[in-house]
Amino acid sequence: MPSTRETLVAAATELIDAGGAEAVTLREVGRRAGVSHNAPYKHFQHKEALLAAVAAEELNIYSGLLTLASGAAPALDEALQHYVERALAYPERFRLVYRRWNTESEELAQAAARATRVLDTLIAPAQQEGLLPAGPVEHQSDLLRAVAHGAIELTLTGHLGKRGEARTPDQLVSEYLRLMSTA
Amino acid sequence: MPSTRETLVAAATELIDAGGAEAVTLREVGRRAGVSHNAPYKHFQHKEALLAAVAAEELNIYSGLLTLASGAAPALDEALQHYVERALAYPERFRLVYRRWNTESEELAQAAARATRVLDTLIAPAQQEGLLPAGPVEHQSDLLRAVAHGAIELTLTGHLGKRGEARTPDQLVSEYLRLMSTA
DNA sequence: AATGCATAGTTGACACTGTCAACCTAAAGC
DNA sequence: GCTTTAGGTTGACAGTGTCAACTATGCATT
Repeated sequence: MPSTRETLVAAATELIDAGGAEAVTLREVGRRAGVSHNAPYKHFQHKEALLAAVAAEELNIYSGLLTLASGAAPALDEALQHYVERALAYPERFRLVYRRWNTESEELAQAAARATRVLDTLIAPAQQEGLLPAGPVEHQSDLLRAVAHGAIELTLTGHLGKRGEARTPDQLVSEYLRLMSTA
Repeated sequence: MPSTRETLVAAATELIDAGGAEAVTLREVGRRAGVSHNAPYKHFQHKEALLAAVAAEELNIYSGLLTLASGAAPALDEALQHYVERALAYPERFRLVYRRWNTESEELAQAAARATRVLDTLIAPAQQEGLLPAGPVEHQSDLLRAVAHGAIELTLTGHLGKRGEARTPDQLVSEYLRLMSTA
């Protein structure tokens, strides 16, 4: 039997998937969890804190996807494909994760730090193989994140491919890696 | 003397700059424009339409910045720097522009098409000079937009540079161009 | 000149929201 | 056995987007 807190998070996640974070109302969350409209306040300081819990959960899934493939060496492109795939499968969660968070949630901060760390560890092996240019890991990591994030975000918001055939985020990431590779 | 419509757009823009699109309330917009809380409905079908007007205006400024530098050939990096600069100067407008727009605003659609077109025309000359790889213009254009957008968005949301010294979006764009250049 | 009509404005209401305060209850700790 | 506290409740409050109804002003057509 899940705790009430877990039920609340699950209900919020459902609502997010269905209609985005804006569609989440504490009253509906309570309703779906079978509690009153004010019960969420016994588990979360405010609405943002509930959303942060959902975001942290999703962010940890991202980390999991990136570590999963990290046994072999050519794991970078594979890992990124998994990441992009997940983002497209749950677009509203993705947008939630990369919100600007004013609320300082320890849970969320740790999840973000972990994801960054995991991605960073994929960079050096890729450089060794000539898949990425040499240089500071942080530089390659940031560039990679920018490309992937931009491609996903522009796609999700409908700002890419207004010009006929739309390229998908994973195609863009692949092309980026191909252009960067010297191997 | 500005029309009431213009005054409403100006008031909305102020509110956006101050606290983001979420901080815009039709009542406050009306108050600042010196009209009643329902007057905006005489000029815009709903709140989103008002926001779309602000977004279209900003998007046209982007187009202007990109065309401004387009006399000379090495204009691409310069144009992008101007774009990034503008985005950082008015971050909330940037985030508004790249929202997911359900509302089909003709004004906004045209502004977006124009901006895309303008950027596209900068690509071919850059390829000629070896600043960008050869290949379809749309591919290079989309990649470039992804990098710039991702870098800006991640910076504005605070998801970049949690790891010590933060790289700025214009540094990332410069580095991207440097790595892509064969000249 | 009189009439009709669209435009731009008003006020008032409605359902819904996040949040606060007060109250209740059962279990755990001393 | 008493007290504290975690988890739940109900009720209120101000603020929101939006709808409906009403009003006034200017313009065009007869």
